[in-house]
Amino acid sequence: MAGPDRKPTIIDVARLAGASIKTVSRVINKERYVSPDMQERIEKAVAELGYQPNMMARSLASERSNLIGHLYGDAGGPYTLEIQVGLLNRCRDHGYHLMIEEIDYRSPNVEQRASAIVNQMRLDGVVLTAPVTDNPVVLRILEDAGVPYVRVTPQQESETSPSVRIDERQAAYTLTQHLLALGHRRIGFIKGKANHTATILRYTGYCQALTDAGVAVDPVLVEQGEFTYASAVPCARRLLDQHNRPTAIFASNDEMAAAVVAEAHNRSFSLPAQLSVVGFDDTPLAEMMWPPLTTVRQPVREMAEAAADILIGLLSQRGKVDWPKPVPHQVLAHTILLRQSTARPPVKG
Amino acid sequence: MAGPDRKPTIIDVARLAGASIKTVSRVINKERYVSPDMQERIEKAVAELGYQPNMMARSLASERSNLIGHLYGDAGGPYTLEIQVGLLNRCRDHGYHLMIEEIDYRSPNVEQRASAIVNQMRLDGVVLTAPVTDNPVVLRILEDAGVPYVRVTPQQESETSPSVRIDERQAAYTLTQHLLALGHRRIGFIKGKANHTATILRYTGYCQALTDAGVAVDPVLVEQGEFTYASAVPCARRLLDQHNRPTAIFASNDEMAAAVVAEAHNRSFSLPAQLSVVGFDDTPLAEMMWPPLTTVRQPVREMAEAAADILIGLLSQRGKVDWPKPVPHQVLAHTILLRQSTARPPVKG
DNA sequence: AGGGGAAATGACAGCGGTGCCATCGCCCCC
DNA sequence: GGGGGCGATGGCACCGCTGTCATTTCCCCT
Repeated sequence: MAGPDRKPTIIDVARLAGASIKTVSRVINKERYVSPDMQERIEKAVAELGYQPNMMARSLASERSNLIGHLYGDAGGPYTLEIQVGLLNRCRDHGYHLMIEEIDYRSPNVEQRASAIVNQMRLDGVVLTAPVTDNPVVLRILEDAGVPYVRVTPQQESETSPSVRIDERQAAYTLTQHLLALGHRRIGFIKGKANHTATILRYTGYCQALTDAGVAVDPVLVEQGEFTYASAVPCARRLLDQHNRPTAIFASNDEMAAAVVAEAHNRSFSLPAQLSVVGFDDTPLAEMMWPPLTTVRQPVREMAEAAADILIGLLSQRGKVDWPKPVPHQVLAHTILLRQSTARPPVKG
Repeated sequence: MAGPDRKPTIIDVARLAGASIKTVSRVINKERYVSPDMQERIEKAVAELGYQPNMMARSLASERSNLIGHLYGDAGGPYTLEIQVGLLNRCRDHGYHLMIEEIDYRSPNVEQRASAIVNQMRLDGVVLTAPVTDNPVVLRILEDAGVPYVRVTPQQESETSPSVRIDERQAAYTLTQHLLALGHRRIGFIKGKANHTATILRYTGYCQALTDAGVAVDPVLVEQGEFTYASAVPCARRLLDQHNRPTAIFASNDEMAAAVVAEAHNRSFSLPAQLSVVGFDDTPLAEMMWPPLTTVRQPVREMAEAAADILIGLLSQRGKVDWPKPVPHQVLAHTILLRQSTARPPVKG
């Protein structure tokens, strides 16, 4: 068996099938106007040669890369992974590939880096998650490049790009209400990282629930964390050290809630009898810790899938409309998960 | 301001700098043989136009995609994410981009899918993690395509591809020794998912440590889990239900250890006094649970970085040698982390 | 019978770079 | 003084595919 050993190209297929390159191209791209007979011959040739179209060549000629980028800031935790799984699910089904890029949003050359990613790779579309979602530099670059993008959990909805989110404020509100309903009045709060959208929204929900219930927001009960376990340890300590300490603590995510729980265990509190704790996100951790954590589940994967769907939908009608107006903004449903980390407050002694 | 509004190409740069396309190409690629004067002119033109080379065109012409793929099987947990962070760190520094693809290794069309990923995208190199690491179909496809790949934690080292791992067997051995040294004799074990390499190695280490200490491996104390919390709950239950129950349990990963801990809490055991528990991997969970878990830390991120380094090193000398012989196999150091989930067994009553 | 249009196919020029080879000036050295 | 070698530059084919337009055939309608 002699013959060329290199990968077969569209030319080889055309030759074998006795068709023109262009017609083969049509079959590959499932375009119309190919007779059943011809189609079959070409498909047979493709199979026989094991032909696989070269994406690079395809992209170059068609100006479509079939690449979707996921830009994110902090690699942190299960969240990012869930997002990726969701995106991947959709990409797979629609012939797109996922390219992931971390952007150090604090670095002075975000601009250069973001631009390089978007422009060099010729990404067809981009999904943004926190905290890049709200980075004006990145957004501008995307706008300038004319690359469609979808933002997951944006600070505020924009008229130029779609978004997907849950109502975080409402979720925090409800969760706080739950604590209030149990009878808690002194409810501690640990905030998340300063520049994240979620931080603000969750805190707002907490405040509003208190206010609506006629309970004043006591600044002594509010601590500033950074969404990490370590950052929350001192917060928990300070809260529990108080003479008139809170009977419940709302941590802005599960990880920080775990720190509170650990600190409570350290002091041999029995949970939830002596202290109620709630988190946010329903990370795997939440049900693996003891006691299982009351928290709110964000359908992260579904959000990513929704984002991908929007993006892919957009891309498929490229050239017709730039954006459907108004651009879609999806709000997905969250779920409050009542587990065993919350209970009525201890009776005053 | 008239002028073309589309993205500048190498031609525009050449024109502006008064050089040939080829010379611009040389500057972009940092090749030798360009005079300082010329170099400066071209760099200025590049800056002025905001020129960004088109990766697609570049790849097509040079047969190098600058793309590294990460193929994995189960999206599970922090492990995958850490791997990605490690890979990303290196890719960023060396001008590569990371493309992630999940492969459903159980599906009948793994072959087709893997082949599509590798061949269509023209990946320059690939990093494999469990359980794809040992999938013969995928390995063959990579070999056939002549794409260099590095395997993270392979079942066994191969002569055709480099690998990176820790000595899992040894780690499990040492961890078991730790329990033995504390005085435990009845040590339960929960195995991981059947087709993962780690499952076998960890179990082997456990068995060997017992045997070396003159303790027989009791099949009644060995349960089959799947690396998930849920899968380990019934295992934990069965182990703790036994009349002569184990005084310590070795779970093949932290998540399953968390299940054991939860089940113990459920029965109001005090830990570690009544039951010692150890895990494996040192996921974030390990130090967030209560009591903090004794486990072994795999330097996952570093492993990924090492894998990327090997791969990139290889790629940079493409065309010279196919593989350095013998191919590198790195074994990174693990760390046994003694935390508060282990203690001497309770004194017999 | 002739005109019009849809279906089916092909020819060919790029897309934006890189690889290979040719060219040119210049210095070194016998 | 002429051959040899190296630094510096440019010309051009080509990577593998798609977009555009032309062409051919065939069928329907007036």
